[in-house]
Amino acid sequence: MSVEMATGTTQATAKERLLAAANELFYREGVHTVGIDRVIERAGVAKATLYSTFGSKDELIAAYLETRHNAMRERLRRAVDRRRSPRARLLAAFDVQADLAADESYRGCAFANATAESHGSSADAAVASYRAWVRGTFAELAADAGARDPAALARQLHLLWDGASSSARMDHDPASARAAKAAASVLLDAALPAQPK
Amino acid sequence: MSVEMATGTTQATAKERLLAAANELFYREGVHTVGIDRVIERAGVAKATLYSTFGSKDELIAAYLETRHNAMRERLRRAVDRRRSPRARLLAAFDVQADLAADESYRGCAFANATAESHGSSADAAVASYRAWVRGTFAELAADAGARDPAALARQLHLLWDGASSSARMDHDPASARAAKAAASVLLDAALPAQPK
DNA sequence: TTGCAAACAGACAGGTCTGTCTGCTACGCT
DNA sequence: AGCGTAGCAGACAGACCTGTCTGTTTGCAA
Repeated sequence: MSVEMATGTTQATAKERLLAAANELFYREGVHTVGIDRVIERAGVAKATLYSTFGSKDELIAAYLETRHNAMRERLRRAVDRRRSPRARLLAAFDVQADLAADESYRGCAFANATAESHGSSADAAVASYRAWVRGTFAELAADAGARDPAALARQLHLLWDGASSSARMDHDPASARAAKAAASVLLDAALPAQPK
Repeated sequence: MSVEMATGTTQATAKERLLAAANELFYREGVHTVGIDRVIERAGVAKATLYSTFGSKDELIAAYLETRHNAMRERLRRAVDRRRSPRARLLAAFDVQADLAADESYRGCAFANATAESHGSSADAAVASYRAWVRGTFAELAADAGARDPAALARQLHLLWDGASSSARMDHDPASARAAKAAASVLLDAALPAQPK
């Protein structure tokens, strides 16, 4: 059974349709605000099917976050691969964010929103895993770029990453991501050994 | 009728007790998760009193956010006043955040959490007002410090401010605020005219 | 003392939420 | 052909939520 998202075919399984519906509704309106009935109606799936597939709403939320994690990993990986210089690869994440924030349907970080809504659910593991991946990715790229303290630089870039999504959501201003890239660039100037830009 | 928070006296009015209860419960568990019944039970107030005082839960939430706005304004004002150099005054906000995040009851930015939970409520005005105040305060302090582009610097510091609260909440790590201050310091080095530290 | 306003206690209505359960349908495999 | 599994449709239970309404109590002031 494939867990991949529906790729436009009408032959998507119930699980795929549920995840697609959850992705749209949960992200747009919040995991707490959207009820099960809305999800199954949009997915065209019976309620019993949802519960036999996922067990509970909580686990559907966790699965929704996992699909977003995978999508973001894929997206960032492609953006990084497209760039050659270590410095540009470090900044690629902010270009991705700028792309996402440019869309008017952007609602910030799905993980930040989910944890703000639900307290101590099974989504916590998905959130921790996602954040560890973001941090680790920044740290790897920082090490590749020859940063003196890759962990410290990764932490600072992660702060800007979080701030950009939060700020873009609350201010409805896609320019936040560009400002974050500019700030990140300044941090790189200070943290990387001198080299031609 | 005073809108100030209860100052330890047992003679607090119903409105004050409601705001104190809302402040504790809404911040700790979320404005959507906590029901009216919990608030009035904790405040020791009748339900009818809440509705005659605030009109609706939505307006109680807005009032709760306003009290937090006032508390933060007071707190930041004191921290800024305690410092002399323009540079230290610009960084004072991050010291305040570090103080707050050190407490284990810290749950991040109340405004970010509230907007993640409730969609298009009357809280939006309170959030917009708060964010404009934060941005404006950074911009003033940046101008006082002689920044070449105070608005741009304020935007970058605001990003770090948002990132620190979001990150500290999700990672349960108070060190985020210290890292934010370190990053802010680097940004100041680049944005302020050279001067002795 | 009488009157009034504020606040308390709690029942109630109407709606929504998650999760379970009972039938029914339809397709694939043997 | 027949069987089994996956899935659809929808009723239902039990809990919780907001907001209203009816009384009762308390304290102050004239």
